[in-house]
Amino acid sequence: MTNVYTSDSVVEALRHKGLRVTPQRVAVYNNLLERSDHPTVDQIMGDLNQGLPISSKATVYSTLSSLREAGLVREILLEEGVTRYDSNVAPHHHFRCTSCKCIIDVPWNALNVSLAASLPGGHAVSSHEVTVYGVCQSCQSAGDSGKN
Amino acid sequence: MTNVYTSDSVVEALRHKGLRVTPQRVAVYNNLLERSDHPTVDQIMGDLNQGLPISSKATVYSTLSSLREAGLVREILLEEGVTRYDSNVAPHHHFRCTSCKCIIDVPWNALNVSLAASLPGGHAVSSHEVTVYGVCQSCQSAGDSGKN
DNA sequence: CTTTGTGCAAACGATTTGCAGGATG
DNA sequence: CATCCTGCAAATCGTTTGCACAAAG
Repeated sequence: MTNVYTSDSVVEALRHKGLRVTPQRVAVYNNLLERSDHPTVDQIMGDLNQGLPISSKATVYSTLSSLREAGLVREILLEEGVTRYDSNVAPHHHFRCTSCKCIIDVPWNALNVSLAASLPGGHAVSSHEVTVYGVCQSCQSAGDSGKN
Repeated sequence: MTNVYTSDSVVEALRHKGLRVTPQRVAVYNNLLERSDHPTVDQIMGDLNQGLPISSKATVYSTLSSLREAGLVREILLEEGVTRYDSNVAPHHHFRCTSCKCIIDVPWNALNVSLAASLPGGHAVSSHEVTVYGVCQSCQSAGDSGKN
């Protein structure tokens, strides 16, 4: 799988954030950068340890936690019981397919939200995010069986 | 706490949805209707069993699950590890205070989202929901200490 | 009386934690 | 070489499940 993110840039990003560079961290972050879905810890684990084991699950958790604190990664909570991770930390929205349950990034400028500086009740607004629900392209062409 | 929801209307709602009317269900649903925060199962439990025990935790879970299937209640996932419940099933947005972590309902018409029938990629849109982040009124006046 | 709900305790599954040995800067 | 990370297993914690008894229609 060719990708635009070289290990070098990953190493640099980690170092830049003051994180120690370890093979596990590089592998996890790199994996997250390569994929556009929003994997769970188990999916990442499965990916990393296909051949020889690269990392334990506890380490993946701790790595993701470090990456999150460093602002390289964010958590996505759209489904009960599991936390998903996203290496796209730029502001964007999410589309959730009600059929196959996949989560797709929606570019920030694809939606236009009018938001006053404060809401009724006087709550000060600092940011926002839209979750859009519907049926994704693949499910539509697949005829809707819930598989994609 | 005076409230506009009489037990009668709760009973009626349950019956209307074809759910058997039990004291536990009435208590749980009623509790959810009375409060405007978005409680977790533990909070509901604590509320119900202040005096004499009304319901076991397993029953609260099963009740909430029935209420959700009946469309009387919805789940809210905005925080890791816990599911919150909302008796407001009409479309609305949510405000999340980054200081005290409270969740406040935002009326549907307080925000204006321009949404095409389909997104880039051809995904068909059926609904959407905005999560707004910021500092709530009480935290602002409290001077920001994280308490409210 | 038949069906469905409740309570309790055990089972689960995702995430965290403690600690000894190993790698990083 | 001091510090931080990794791996493993045990510990947590929210949620689910199995089953016997009780309540609802």
